[in-house]
Amino acid sequence: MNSKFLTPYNPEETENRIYKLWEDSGFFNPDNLPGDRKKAFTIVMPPPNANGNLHSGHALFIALEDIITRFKRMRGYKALWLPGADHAGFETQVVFEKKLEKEGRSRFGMDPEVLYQEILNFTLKNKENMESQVRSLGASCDWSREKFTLDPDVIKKTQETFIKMFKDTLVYRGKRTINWCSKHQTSLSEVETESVEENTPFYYFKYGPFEIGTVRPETKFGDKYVVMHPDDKRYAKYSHGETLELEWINGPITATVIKDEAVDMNFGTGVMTITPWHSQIDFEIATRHNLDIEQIIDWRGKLLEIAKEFGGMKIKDAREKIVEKLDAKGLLIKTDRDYKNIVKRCYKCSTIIEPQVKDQWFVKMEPLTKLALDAVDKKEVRFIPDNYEKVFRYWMENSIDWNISRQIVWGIQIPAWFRGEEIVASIEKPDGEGWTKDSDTFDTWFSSGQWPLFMTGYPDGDDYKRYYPTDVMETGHDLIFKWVPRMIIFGLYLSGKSPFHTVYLHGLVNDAQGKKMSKSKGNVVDPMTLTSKYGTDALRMTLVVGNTPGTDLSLREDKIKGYKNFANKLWNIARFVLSQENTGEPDKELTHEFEALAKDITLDMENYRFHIAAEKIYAYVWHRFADEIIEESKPARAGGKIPERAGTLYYLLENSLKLLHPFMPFITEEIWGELSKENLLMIETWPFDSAQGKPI
RNA sequence: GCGCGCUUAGCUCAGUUGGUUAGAGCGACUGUUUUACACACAGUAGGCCGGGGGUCCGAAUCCCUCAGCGCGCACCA
Repeated sequence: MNSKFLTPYNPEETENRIYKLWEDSGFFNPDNLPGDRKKAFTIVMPPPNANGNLHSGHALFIALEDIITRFKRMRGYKALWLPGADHAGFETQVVFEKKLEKEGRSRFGMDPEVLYQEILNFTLKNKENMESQVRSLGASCDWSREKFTLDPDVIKKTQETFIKMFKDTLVYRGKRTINWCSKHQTSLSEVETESVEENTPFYYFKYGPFEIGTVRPETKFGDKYVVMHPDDKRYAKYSHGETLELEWINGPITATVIKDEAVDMNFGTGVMTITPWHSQIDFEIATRHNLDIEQIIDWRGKLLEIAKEFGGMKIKDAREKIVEKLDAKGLLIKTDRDYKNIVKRCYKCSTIIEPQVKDQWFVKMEPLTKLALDAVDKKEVRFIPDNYEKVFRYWMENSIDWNISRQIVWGIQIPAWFRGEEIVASIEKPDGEGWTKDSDTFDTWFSSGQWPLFMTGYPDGDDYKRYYPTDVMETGHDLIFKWVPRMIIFGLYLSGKSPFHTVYLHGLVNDAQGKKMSKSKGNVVDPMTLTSKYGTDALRMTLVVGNTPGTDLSLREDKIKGYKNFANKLWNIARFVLSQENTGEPDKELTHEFEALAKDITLDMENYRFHIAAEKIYAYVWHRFADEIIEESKPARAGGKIPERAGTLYYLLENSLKLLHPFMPFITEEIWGELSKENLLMIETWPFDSAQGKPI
């Protein structure tokens, strides 16, 4: 017996060595796996952002996806887990801008190409760091197939999809209301904003004969339309199109009465003025009635010339002063300070989103969401846990056209050209003179949405034929809107097939108190610290046992400690068994008992109940195998059965290692190596074959 | 406002399709230096399964309702 068994299990010493053994074996690549493997099983890894360290959420998904992959590999599938790295467009640009800020620099004014190159260098460096962390978590993914979301073929294919969609009239250029972040100087999609309820003063002003209410007096300079519901009896004497002279912020103006059903008669006074450039609903009303649309606030969030003396002021500073002026003019009627409204903010910097009207590219969602809903109806895609199907449907049924243009350099360029009113979608410059290239880049989710296709070499790669559609998409439930729907849509649109049949959604990893981890709260736990302290196997068990899909997890250090102890328990079981000579046939009763367990666990695994499977094998190994079977076998005990039991103990150890391997790959492989086996444990045969309904 | 989820032992959580005395880990308590392991072992205590109502032979599990907590979505100016 190896002398290393005389000391407690040492994960740090073991893990790198074992990982290298696996990687050098080539078996992460299913094409190298032994035996006649007919069926493929494929998982696409959600590519971690290459802009920093892995967090606990990454550790969780790597554990889960590795468990699935290792299980399927042992079950005889061509198991393929496709790793990637995400350039993470806007997110990385935000991280990089913070870095620039610290260095006293700013992206504004920088040459776009220089800026791009700098972010690229930054990202590639972080990519290596990220990859080494994924390895240290034991991921048995096929690195030979790794992709980066800015690989040349990914860029090209993304642009080709855009061109195809342009031809199919599924993308269009439109002047519409968009979410504008005045700090980051870019538009954002709905999922990149967050709405928070806030207490904002609600002002009532005298507007000619009317009383209007608003939370945004600073937008009111250009307001020359007063809108009410056509059925509102209070205002029946005013007719649509009628004009009125009235005194407003900067002097007398002419206002026009507009009747529109969008107005809620029961809210406020039932009358409002509109600012079409800076409000979605106002823009819609203005469009319906063909009204003037004028910009009041500039792209930096400051008031324009139209505000006269307030021009150049920031919204925050201007608001109160404008109210003061209106009050001085006797136009302020009252202020409701208890009013609560919803304020949209940039999800990265919390800057209040300023709705602006801008020419942008949009994806027409309705025909595409229909494809996705059909696929769900036909059960071509299912969700675990299944209540997410409802959430998914809700989003699909209510999604509005998707703004895919971003005014940042860090991303894939939109292949579009403009000349006057002409618009051409093309990677190359169109023939003729006077073309201007679109300077915008794609929303990251536009390319990430095609990730399962790109990872398998769509449209004509070998892997596309062999491994697409993939099987499971395992990701966080926070991506149910951002990512999952886009992948299903693009998969159906481009390949005619859903990119996967199962969506497994894991919960968030929170701190020990169940609070969300965040840098500002200072409660972030670095998974790398935990693995070096307790071992990767212990961390993986902690993240998996008792953690039901879709439910958030409180990461507690005492739990990890418990599984570190378990690793050591297993270590000592091995030590004990290895100290015996392997003689005698396995005991019939005990092997049957084990087979029943293996069957049970196999069913749990196949039905994605990893939280139960892990707990069962844990309980068996410790409390049945060690506490009872081994104890009873000891010669010192009355009726101790060594050495007749030795064969049984070897049988149970070997097969327990197999069942445990997906969960605790390092220590099981390490012990396996001491059993003088020909193969690596990672390619051993799983000890139960559910297809044949019997142990093998 | 709409939707989803949660509420089970001191703490963190399991409990697959309703079926015998409700489970785990940690913690607490009492013992044990028994040569695989003190990162251990043997054992003990602790729960009207959030409240109320219903269906059923039978409910932690299904239905209704109330309360508290968490999360998501939301163009009422």
